[in-house]
Amino acid sequence: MDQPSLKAVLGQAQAFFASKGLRFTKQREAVTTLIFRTHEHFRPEELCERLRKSDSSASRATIYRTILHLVESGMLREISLGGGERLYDPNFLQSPHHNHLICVDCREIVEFEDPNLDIMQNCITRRMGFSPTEKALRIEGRCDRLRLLGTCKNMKSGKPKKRIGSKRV
Amino acid sequence: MDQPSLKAVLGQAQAFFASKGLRFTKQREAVTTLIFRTHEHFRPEELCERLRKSDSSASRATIYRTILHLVESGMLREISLGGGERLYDPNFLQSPHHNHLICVDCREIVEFEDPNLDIMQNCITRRMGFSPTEKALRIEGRCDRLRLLGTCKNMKSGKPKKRIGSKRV
DNA sequence: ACGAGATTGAGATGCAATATCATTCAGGGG
DNA sequence: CCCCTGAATGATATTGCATCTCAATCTCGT
Repeated sequence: MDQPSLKAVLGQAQAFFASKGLRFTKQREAVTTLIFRTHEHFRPEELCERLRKSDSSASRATIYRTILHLVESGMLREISLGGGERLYDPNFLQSPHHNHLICVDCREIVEFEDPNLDIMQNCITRRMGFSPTEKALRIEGRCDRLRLLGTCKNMKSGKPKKRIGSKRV
Repeated sequence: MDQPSLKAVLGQAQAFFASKGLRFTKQREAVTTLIFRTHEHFRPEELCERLRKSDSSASRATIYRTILHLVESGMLREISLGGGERLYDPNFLQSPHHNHLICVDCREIVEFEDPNLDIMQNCITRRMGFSPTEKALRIEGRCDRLRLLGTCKNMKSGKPKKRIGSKRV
Protein backbone atom coordinates (compact mmCIF):
# COMPACT_ATOMS: atom_id res chain seq x y z
CA MET A 1 0.00 0.00 0.00
CA ASP A 2 3.02 2.21 0.33
CA GLN A 3 4.01 4.49 -2.46
CA PRO A 4 6.71 2.61 -4.35
CA SER A 5 9.50 4.84 -5.58
CA LEU A 6 9.84 5.37 -9.28
CA LYS A 7 13.18 3.64 -9.12
CA ALA A 8 11.58 0.55 -7.59
CA VAL A 9 8.91 0.56 -10.25
CA LEU A 10 11.46 0.78 -13.02
CA GLY A 11 13.37 -2.07 -11.43
CA GLN A 12 10.25 -4.19 -11.35
CA ALA A 13 9.56 -3.43 -14.98
CA GLN A 14 13.10 -4.23 -15.95
CA ALA A 15 12.90 -7.52 -14.09
CA PHE A 16 9.69 -8.40 -15.90
CA PHE A 17 11.13 -7.65 -19.31
CA ALA A 18 14.26 -9.62 -18.46
CA SER A 19 12.20 -12.60 -17.32
CA LYS A 20 10.62 -12.65 -20.75
CA GLY A 21 13.93 -12.38 -22.56
CA LEU A 22 13.07 -8.83 -23.59
CA ARG A 23 15.22 -5.74 -23.32
CA PHE A 24 14.46 -2.69 -21.28
CA THR A 25 15.33 -0.13 -23.91
CA LYS A 26 15.44 3.60 -23.38
CA GLN A 27 12.12 3.95 -25.21
CA ARG A 28 10.46 1.43 -22.93
CA GLU A 29 12.00 3.08 -19.93
CA ALA A 30 10.75 6.47 -21.06
CA VAL A 31 7.22 5.15 -21.50
CA THR A 32 7.28 3.33 -18.18
CA THR A 33 8.59 6.40 -16.40
CA LEU A 34 5.94 8.59 -17.90
CA ILE A 35 3.21 6.18 -16.83
CA PHE A 36 4.32 5.71 -13.25
CA ARG A 37 5.59 9.19 -12.51
CA THR A 38 2.03 10.28 -11.74
CA HIS A 39 -1.00 8.35 -10.56
CA GLU A 40 -3.24 9.53 -13.33
CA HIS A 41 -5.37 7.26 -15.43
CA PHE A 42 -4.55 7.81 -19.05
CA ARG A 43 -5.58 7.10 -22.60
CA PRO A 44 -2.90 5.72 -24.89
CA GLU A 45 -3.21 8.73 -27.18
CA GLU A 46 -2.75 11.06 -24.23
CA LEU A 47 0.43 9.24 -23.42
CA CYS A 48 1.70 9.70 -26.97
CA GLU A 49 0.98 13.39 -26.67
CA ARG A 50 2.72 13.69 -23.33
CA LEU A 51 5.73 11.81 -24.60
CA ARG A 52 5.99 14.02 -27.66
CA LYS A 53 6.14 17.04 -25.38
CA SER A 54 8.86 15.53 -23.24
CA ASP A 55 12.50 15.31 -24.17
CA SER A 56 12.43 11.57 -24.77
CA SER A 57 10.61 9.96 -27.65
CA ALA A 58 9.06 6.74 -28.83
CA SER A 59 6.79 5.99 -31.74
CA ARG A 60 3.13 5.32 -31.33
CA ALA A 61 3.69 1.66 -32.11
CA THR A 62 6.29 1.36 -29.38
CA ILE A 63 4.07 3.08 -26.86
CA TYR A 64 1.18 0.75 -27.56
CA ARG A 65 3.48 -2.27 -27.41
CA THR A 66 4.98 -1.18 -24.12
CA ILE A 67 1.55 -0.65 -22.62
CA LEU A 68 0.62 -4.21 -23.59
CA HIS A 69 3.75 -5.56 -21.95
CA LEU A 70 3.11 -3.65 -18.75
CA VAL A 71 -0.44 -4.93 -18.65
CA GLU A 72 0.84 -8.46 -19.06
CA SER A 73 3.27 -7.87 -16.20
CA GLY A 74 0.37 -6.91 -13.95
CA MET A 75 1.82 -3.49 -13.21
CA LEU A 76 -0.77 -1.73 -15.33
CA ARG A 77 -4.44 -2.47 -15.85
CA GLU A 78 -7.02 -1.50 -18.35
CA ILE A 79 -10.17 -0.03 -16.89
CA SER A 80 -13.17 1.06 -18.85
CA LEU A 81 -15.61 3.86 -18.53
CA GLY A 82 -18.58 3.94 -20.78
CA GLY A 83 -18.52 5.40 -24.25
CA GLY A 84 -15.95 3.02 -25.59
CA GLU A 85 -13.15 4.86 -23.86
CA ARG A 86 -10.11 2.82 -23.02
CA LEU A 87 -8.18 3.94 -19.96
CA TYR A 88 -5.19 2.51 -18.16
CA ASP A 89 -4.67 2.65 -14.42
CA PRO A 90 -1.17 2.58 -12.91
CA ASN A 91 -2.38 2.56 -9.31
CA PHE A 92 -2.83 -1.15 -8.74
CA LEU A 93 0.76 -1.42 -7.58
CA GLN A 94 -0.08 0.59 -4.49
CA SER A 95 -3.63 -0.59 -3.90
CA PRO A 96 -4.19 -3.92 -5.57
CA HIS A 97 -7.86 -4.17 -4.62
CA HIS A 98 -9.26 -0.78 -5.39
CA ASN A 99 -12.42 -0.20 -7.37
CA HIS A 100 -13.74 2.72 -9.38
CA LEU A 101 -16.70 4.99 -8.94
CA ILE A 102 -17.49 7.01 -12.06
CA CYS A 103 -19.66 10.07 -12.51
CA VAL A 104 -22.07 9.41 -15.36
CA ASP A 105 -22.10 13.09 -16.22
CA CYS A 106 -18.59 14.48 -16.03
CA ARG A 107 -16.70 11.17 -16.09
CA GLU A 108 -14.72 12.00 -13.00
CA ILE A 109 -13.32 8.85 -11.44
CA VAL A 110 -12.60 8.21 -7.80
CA GLU A 111 -10.95 5.10 -6.47
CA PHE A 112 -12.06 3.37 -3.31
CA GLU A 113 -11.59 0.17 -1.37
CA ASP A 114 -14.22 -1.77 0.56
CA PRO A 115 -13.54 -5.22 2.00
CA ASN A 116 -17.24 -5.98 2.46
CA LEU A 117 -17.92 -5.21 -1.15
CA ASP A 118 -15.06 -7.51 -2.13
CA ILE A 119 -16.63 -10.32 -0.16
CA MET A 120 -20.03 -9.77 -1.68
CA GLN A 121 -18.52 -9.56 -5.13
CA ASN A 122 -16.86 -12.93 -4.62
CA CYS A 123 -20.10 -14.50 -3.41
CA ILE A 124 -22.06 -13.26 -6.38
CA THR A 125 -19.36 -14.29 -8.81
CA ARG A 126 -19.36 -17.83 -7.45
CA ARG A 127 -23.13 -17.98 -7.26
CA MET A 128 -23.26 -17.27 -10.98
CA GLY A 129 -20.81 -20.04 -11.78
CA PHE A 130 -17.79 -17.84 -12.26
CA SER A 131 -14.42 -17.66 -10.53
CA PRO A 132 -13.43 -14.40 -8.90
CA THR A 133 -10.46 -12.64 -10.44
CA GLU A 134 -8.22 -9.89 -9.20
CA LYS A 135 -10.08 -7.61 -11.56
CA ALA A 136 -11.85 -4.51 -10.40
CA LEU A 137 -15.50 -3.71 -10.01
CA ARG A 138 -17.08 -0.55 -11.30
CA ILE A 139 -19.91 1.59 -9.98
CA GLU A 140 -21.57 4.53 -11.64
CA GLY A 141 -23.01 7.53 -9.86
CA ARG A 142 -23.37 11.25 -10.15
CA CYS A 143 -20.88 13.46 -8.43
CA ASP A 144 -22.61 15.91 -6.12
CA ARG A 145 -20.38 18.85 -6.72
CA LEU A 146 -21.38 19.22 -10.32
CA ARG A 147 -24.97 18.17 -9.79
CA LEU A 148 -25.43 20.97 -7.26
CA LEU A 149 -23.95 23.49 -9.64
CA GLY A 150 -26.44 22.32 -12.23
CA THR A 151 -23.75 22.06 -14.85
CA CYS A 152 -23.63 18.34 -15.41
CA LYS A 153 -26.21 18.13 -18.15
CA ASN A 154 -24.62 21.04 -19.90
CA MET A 155 -21.24 19.42 -19.87
CA LYS A 156 -22.66 16.30 -21.36
CA SER A 157 -24.12 17.81 -24.50
CA GLY A 158 -21.96 20.88 -24.75
CA LYS A 159 -18.23 21.04 -24.39
CA PRO A 160 -16.14 17.94 -24.90
CA LYS A 161 -16.04 15.91 -21.73
CA LYS A 162 -12.92 16.45 -19.76
CA ARG A 163 -11.68 14.15 -17.10
CA ILE A 164 -10.85 16.10 -14.01
CA GLY A 165 -8.28 13.62 -12.79
CA SER A 166 -8.31 10.69 -10.46
CA LYS A 167 -8.56 11.34 -6.76
CA ARG A 168 -7.23 8.72 -4.42
CA VAL A 169 -8.99 8.00 -1.14
CA MET B 1 -40.47 -7.39 -14.47
CA ASP B 2 -42.85 -9.05 -16.85
CA GLN B 3 -41.94 -9.55 -20.45
CA PRO B 4 -43.49 -6.61 -22.25
CA SER B 5 -44.90 -7.51 -25.63
CA LEU B 6 -43.22 -6.17 -28.70
CA LYS B 7 -46.35 -4.24 -29.46
CA ALA B 8 -46.23 -2.55 -26.09
CA VAL B 9 -42.59 -1.67 -26.59
CA LEU B 10 -43.29 -0.17 -29.98
CA GLY B 11 -46.13 1.83 -28.46
CA GLN B 12 -43.82 3.18 -25.80
CA ALA B 13 -41.24 4.13 -28.39
CA GLN B 14 -43.85 5.81 -30.54
CA ALA B 15 -45.10 7.77 -27.55
CA PHE B 16 -41.60 8.92 -26.76
CA PHE B 17 -40.94 10.09 -30.29
CA ALA B 18 -44.28 11.86 -30.38
CA SER B 19 -43.55 13.61 -27.10
CA LYS B 20 -40.45 15.05 -28.69
CA GLY B 21 -42.26 16.15 -31.82
CA LEU B 22 -40.50 13.43 -33.80
CA ARG B 23 -41.98 10.96 -36.21
CA PHE B 24 -42.01 7.22 -35.77
CA THR B 25 -40.99 6.37 -39.31
CA LYS B 26 -40.84 2.89 -40.76
CA GLN B 27 -37.04 2.95 -40.48
CA ARG B 28 -37.19 3.83 -36.81
CA GLU B 29 -39.83 1.21 -36.28
CA ALA B 30 -37.70 -1.40 -38.02
CA VAL B 31 -34.68 -0.56 -35.88
CA THR B 32 -36.72 -0.55 -32.69
CA THR B 33 -38.32 -3.86 -33.58
CA LEU B 34 -34.99 -5.44 -34.31
CA ILE B 35 -33.58 -4.26 -31.00
CA PHE B 36 -36.45 -5.40 -28.80
CA ARG B 37 -37.39 -8.58 -30.59
CA THR B 38 -34.64 -10.43 -28.75
CA HIS B 39 -32.96 -9.79 -25.42
CA GLU B 40 -29.46 -9.81 -26.79
CA HIS B 41 -26.91 -7.17 -26.09
CA PHE B 42 -25.65 -5.80 -29.35
CA ARG B 43 -23.04 -3.64 -31.00
CA PRO B 44 -24.32 -0.95 -33.35
CA GLU B 45 -22.44 -2.51 -36.24
CA GLU B 46 -24.02 -5.88 -35.51
CA LEU B 47 -27.38 -4.22 -35.69
CA CYS B 48 -26.54 -2.73 -39.09
CA GLU B 49 -25.56 -6.17 -40.26
CA ARG B 50 -28.73 -7.79 -38.95
CA LEU B 51 -30.87 -5.10 -40.49
CA ARG B 52 -29.20 -5.50 -43.85
CA LYS B 53 -30.08 -9.18 -43.78
CA SER B 54 -33.70 -8.51 -42.93
CA ASP B 55 -36.32 -7.35 -45.37
CA SER B 56 -36.49 -3.85 -43.98
CA SER B 57 -33.68 -1.37 -44.31
CA ALA B 58 -32.20 1.76 -42.81
CA SER B 59 -28.89 3.46 -43.35
CA ARG B 60 -26.10 3.30 -40.84
CA ALA B 61 -26.69 6.94 -39.94
CA THR B 62 -30.34 6.32 -39.20
CA ILE B 63 -29.52 3.30 -37.08
CA TYR B 64 -27.06 5.24 -34.96
CA ARG B 65 -29.49 8.12 -34.60
CA THR B 66 -32.33 5.84 -33.58
CA ILE B 67 -30.15 4.17 -30.97
CA LEU B 68 -29.37 7.56 -29.47
CA HIS B 69 -33.04 8.42 -29.29
CA LEU B 70 -33.89 5.14 -27.61
CA VAL B 71 -31.14 5.68 -25.06
CA GLU B 72 -32.50 9.13 -24.36
CA SER B 73 -35.94 7.62 -23.86
CA GLY B 74 -34.56 5.28 -21.22
CA MET B 75 -35.67 2.17 -23.07
CA LEU B 76 -32.13 1.26 -24.06
CA ARG B 77 -28.86 1.60 -22.19
CA GLU B 78 -25.25 1.57 -23.10
CA ILE B 79 -23.15 -0.88 -21.13
CA SER B 80 -19.45 -1.32 -21.46
CA LEU B 81 -17.18 -4.28 -21.31
CA GLY B 82 -13.49 -3.73 -21.37
CA GLY B 83 -11.54 -3.34 -24.56
CA GLY B 84 -13.32 -0.24 -25.71
CA GLU B 85 -16.31 -2.23 -26.84
CA ARG B 86 -19.59 -0.40 -26.88
CA LEU B 87 -22.65 -2.53 -26.25
CA TYR B 88 -26.32 -1.72 -25.84
CA ASP B 89 -28.68 -3.55 -23.51
CA PRO B 90 -32.42 -3.68 -24.22
CA ASN B 91 -33.27 -5.59 -21.03
CA PHE B 92 -33.69 -2.73 -18.60
CA LEU B 93 -37.36 -2.52 -19.51
CA GLN B 94 -37.96 -5.88 -17.86
CA SER B 95 -35.44 -5.71 -15.04
CA PRO B 96 -34.54 -2.12 -14.31
CA HIS B 97 -31.99 -2.96 -11.62
CA HIS B 98 -29.94 -5.71 -13.11
CA ASN B 99 -26.16 -5.76 -13.15
CA HIS B 100 -23.59 -7.48 -15.33
CA LEU B 101 -20.97 -10.10 -14.62
CA ILE B 102 -18.42 -10.43 -17.39
CA CYS B 103 -15.89 -13.16 -18.09
CA VAL B 104 -12.50 -11.55 -18.52
CA ASP B 105 -11.47 -14.28 -20.92
CA CYS B 106 -14.33 -15.05 -23.26
CA ARG B 107 -16.39 -11.90 -22.66
CA GLU B 108 -19.52 -13.84 -21.90
CA ILE B 109 -21.97 -11.67 -20.00
CA VAL B 110 -24.56 -12.79 -17.50
CA GLU B 111 -27.10 -10.54 -15.90
CA PHE B 112 -28.04 -10.76 -12.24
CA GLU B 113 -29.90 -8.89 -9.54
CA ASP B 114 -28.97 -8.60 -5.90
CA PRO B 115 -30.80 -6.25 -3.53
CA ASN B 116 -28.02 -6.40 -0.94
CA LEU B 117 -25.49 -5.37 -3.49
CA ASP B 118 -27.72 -2.48 -4.51
CA ILE B 119 -27.83 -1.29 -0.93
CA MET B 120 -24.09 -1.52 -0.52
CA GLN B 121 -23.57 0.23 -3.82
CA ASN B 122 -25.72 3.10 -2.66
CA CYS B 123 -23.85 3.37 0.62
CA ILE B 124 -20.49 3.50 -1.07
CA THR B 125 -21.68 5.97 -3.66
CA ARG B 126 -22.90 8.35 -0.96
CA ARG B 127 -19.85 7.84 1.20
CA MET B 128 -17.72 9.03 -1.69
CA GLY B 129 -19.78 12.17 -2.16
CA PHE B 130 -21.75 10.94 -5.13
CA SER B 131 -25.45 10.45 -5.74
CA PRO B 132 -26.66 6.98 -6.71
CA THR B 133 -28.11 6.69 -10.18
CA GLU B 134 -30.21 4.05 -11.84
CA LYS B 135 -27.10 2.98 -13.67
CA ALA B 136 -25.73 -0.52 -13.47
CA LEU B 137 -22.73 -1.95 -11.72
CA ARG B 138 -20.27 -4.25 -13.36
CA ILE B 139 -18.24 -7.15 -12.02
CA GLU B 140 -15.55 -9.10 -13.78
CA GLY B 141 -14.81 -12.77 -13.25
CA ARG B 142 -13.80 -15.87 -15.08
CA CYS B 143 -16.44 -18.27 -16.27
CA ASP B 144 -15.76 -21.74 -14.92
CA ARG B 145 -16.87 -23.64 -17.95
CA LEU B 146 -14.12 -22.34 -20.13
CA ARG B 147 -11.52 -22.22 -17.38
CA LEU B 148 -12.01 -25.92 -16.74
CA LEU B 149 -11.59 -26.67 -20.39
CA GLY B 150 -8.34 -24.74 -20.33
CA THR B 151 -9.27 -22.89 -23.49
CA CYS B 152 -9.65 -19.40 -22.16
CA LYS B 153 -6.14 -18.19 -22.80
CA ASN B 154 -6.26 -19.65 -26.24
CA MET B 155 -9.44 -17.86 -27.11
CA LYS B 156 -7.96 -14.60 -25.99
CA SER B 157 -5.01 -14.59 -28.31
CA GLY B 158 -6.31 -16.83 -31.03
CA LYS B 159 -9.71 -16.68 -32.61
CA PRO B 160 -11.67 -13.47 -32.53
CA LYS B 161 -13.61 -13.21 -29.30
CA LYS B 162 -17.17 -14.21 -29.70
CA ARG B 163 -19.89 -13.31 -27.33
CA ILE B 164 -21.90 -16.39 -26.50
CA GLY B 165 -25.02 -14.46 -25.73
CA SER B 166 -26.60 -13.05 -22.65
CA LYS B 167 -28.17 -15.42 -20.21
CA ARG B 168 -30.84 -14.07 -17.95
CA VAL B 169 -31.09 -15.24 -14.35
C1' DA C 1 33.64 -8.54 -36.22
C1' DC C 2 29.57 -11.44 -37.10
C1' DG C 3 24.90 -13.13 -36.97
C1' DA C 4 20.46 -14.18 -34.81
C1' DG C 5 16.87 -12.28 -32.89
C1' DA C 6 14.77 -8.31 -30.72
C1' DT C 7 13.29 -3.51 -31.42
C1' DT C 8 11.96 0.49 -33.58
C1' DG C 9 9.33 3.74 -36.41
C1' DA C 10 7.01 5.46 -40.56
C1' DG C 11 3.34 4.60 -43.00
C1' DA C 12 -0.57 1.72 -44.41
C1' DT C 13 -4.59 -0.35 -42.98
C1' DG C 14 -8.82 -1.53 -40.40
C1' DC C 15 -12.76 -0.35 -38.10
C1' DA C 16 -16.27 2.07 -35.49
C1' DA C 17 -18.47 6.22 -35.09
C1' DT C 18 -19.65 10.87 -36.50
C1' DA C 19 -20.33 14.78 -39.67
C1' DT C 20 -21.95 16.71 -43.99
C1' DC C 21 -25.37 17.84 -47.06
C1' DA C 22 -28.30 17.22 -51.02
C1' DT C 23 -32.52 14.79 -51.57
C1' DT C 24 -36.89 12.99 -50.04
C1' DC C 25 -40.86 12.92 -47.17
C1' DA C 26 -44.96 14.31 -44.27
C1' DG C 27 -48.44 17.13 -43.14
C1' DG C 28 -50.53 21.75 -42.20
C1' DG C 29 -52.10 26.24 -44.40
C1' DG C 30 -53.74 28.52 -48.14
C1' DC D 1 -55.04 20.17 -54.43
C1' DC D 2 -50.60 22.40 -54.31
C1' DC D 3 -47.06 24.56 -51.88
C1' DC D 4 -44.05 25.26 -48.20
C1' DT D 5 -41.36 24.20 -44.08
C1' DG D 6 -39.05 21.44 -41.12
C1' DA D 7 -38.02 16.65 -40.18
C1' DA D 8 -35.79 12.52 -41.87
C1' DT D 9 -32.94 9.84 -44.71
C1' DG D 10 -28.82 7.97 -46.80
C1' DA D 11 -24.56 8.16 -49.60
C1' DT D 12 -20.28 9.77 -48.74
C1' DA D 13 -16.41 11.93 -46.48
C1' DT D 14 -14.08 12.45 -42.37
C1' DT D 15 -12.38 11.58 -37.85
C1' DG D 16 -10.15 9.05 -34.13
C1' DC D 17 -8.11 5.25 -32.21
C1' DA D 18 -5.75 1.13 -32.60
C1' DT D 19 -3.25 -2.37 -35.08
C1' DC D 20 -0.41 -4.22 -38.79
C1' DT D 21 3.57 -4.37 -41.91
C1' DC D 22 8.11 -4.36 -42.98
C1' DA D 23 12.58 -2.49 -43.83
C1' DA D 24 16.18 -0.53 -41.11
C1' DT D 25 18.53 -0.51 -36.70
C1' DC D 26 20.20 -2.15 -32.54
C1' DT D 27 22.11 -5.66 -28.86
C1' DC D 28 24.37 -9.15 -27.24
C1' DG D 29 26.64 -13.48 -27.14
C1' DT D 30 30.16 -15.89 -29.57
